[in-house]
Amino acid sequence: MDTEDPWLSDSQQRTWRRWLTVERLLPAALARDLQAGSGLSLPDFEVLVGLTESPDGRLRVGDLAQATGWERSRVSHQVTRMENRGLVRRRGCAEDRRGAFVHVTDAGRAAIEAAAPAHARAVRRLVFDALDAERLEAFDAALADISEALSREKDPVDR
Amino acid sequence: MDTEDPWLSDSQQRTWRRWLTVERLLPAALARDLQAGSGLSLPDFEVLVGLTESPDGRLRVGDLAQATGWERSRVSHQVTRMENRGLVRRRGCAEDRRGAFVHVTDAGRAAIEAAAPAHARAVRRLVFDALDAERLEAFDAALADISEALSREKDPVDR
DNA sequence: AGCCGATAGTTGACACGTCACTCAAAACGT
DNA sequence: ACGTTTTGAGTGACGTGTCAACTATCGGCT
Repeated sequence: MDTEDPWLSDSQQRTWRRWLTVERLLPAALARDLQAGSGLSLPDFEVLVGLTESPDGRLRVGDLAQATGWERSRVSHQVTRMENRGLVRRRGCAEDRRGAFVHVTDAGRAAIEAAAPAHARAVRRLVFDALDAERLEAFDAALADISEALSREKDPVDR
Repeated sequence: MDTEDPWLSDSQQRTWRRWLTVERLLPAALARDLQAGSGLSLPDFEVLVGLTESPDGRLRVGDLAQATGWERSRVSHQVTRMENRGLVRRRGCAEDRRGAFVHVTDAGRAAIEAAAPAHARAVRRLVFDALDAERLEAFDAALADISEALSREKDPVDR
């Protein structure tokens, strides 16, 4: 539409800086909390959520990538690190011999069960308790709008 | 307050997942865009913004940390990498011989001037164009609320 | 002057993430 | 059945970020 006006308006700039601040501090605060309480990192936590939500406590690498929204390569690296700490274990797949299952171990299950309540409390404290009902609804809607815009990015929707 | 109810409600969970998605995809999309258009990374861009907004085109490492909200150590690493690519240059400080100035080079200035318009357009496209006026205002207010909650985190405000 | 704690900055180790590449197995077309 | 293409996953290199340890200087105190 407009290729002119190269930068943002003052008010847009304020909002954008706020976004940058929150995007920097919120994950950092949650990570500190989680790490201090349970020794898990946020990526550790996400992987364990994915695995424990699966009925068998195991997922193919690709499905774990799906569940987390990560690239398979990232999953592979993360699983390697977690395997070294005994949180998960790799097992080959019989039906598709290229494939691999990632299993949550007892230690992994114990770790996430110990970590989850405090993590949820932290999320509530920093986000949900900070917003009143109306603002929360608008915040959610805004995130949905931005998601929408993002998904139009690589799609050939209508053009 | 409440140590019960360990996890989030369904609607909170939906919102939280939306947040995680946006937090993952939005910076990634902007980074791709910026990288493709100018060869700069988002951290490169932030550093160059800080330096070029300063009258002399230079800042002490600590002030640059202030401007970006980063740790000094992170600034140091980032500056080292950028120095290797000729975007900035380190210079000792006469008054405080412990100190160091980071100067933007001509190449750095050229790079950010080339990159800024497209980057701003990307931010507008993905964020500001995606939100109508009302929602934008609420979004901004929500970010302010969360910021507030975050800043209470390490403060001994009233307790 | 001489000591001492605070401050500015760097460094190294390690976790995290992406990209391009590789390899093996599966799926497919003929 | 055969060769080709596609897919599942792992790897190495490198940029990014944090934390703890280190060096050098500053500033204040006696």
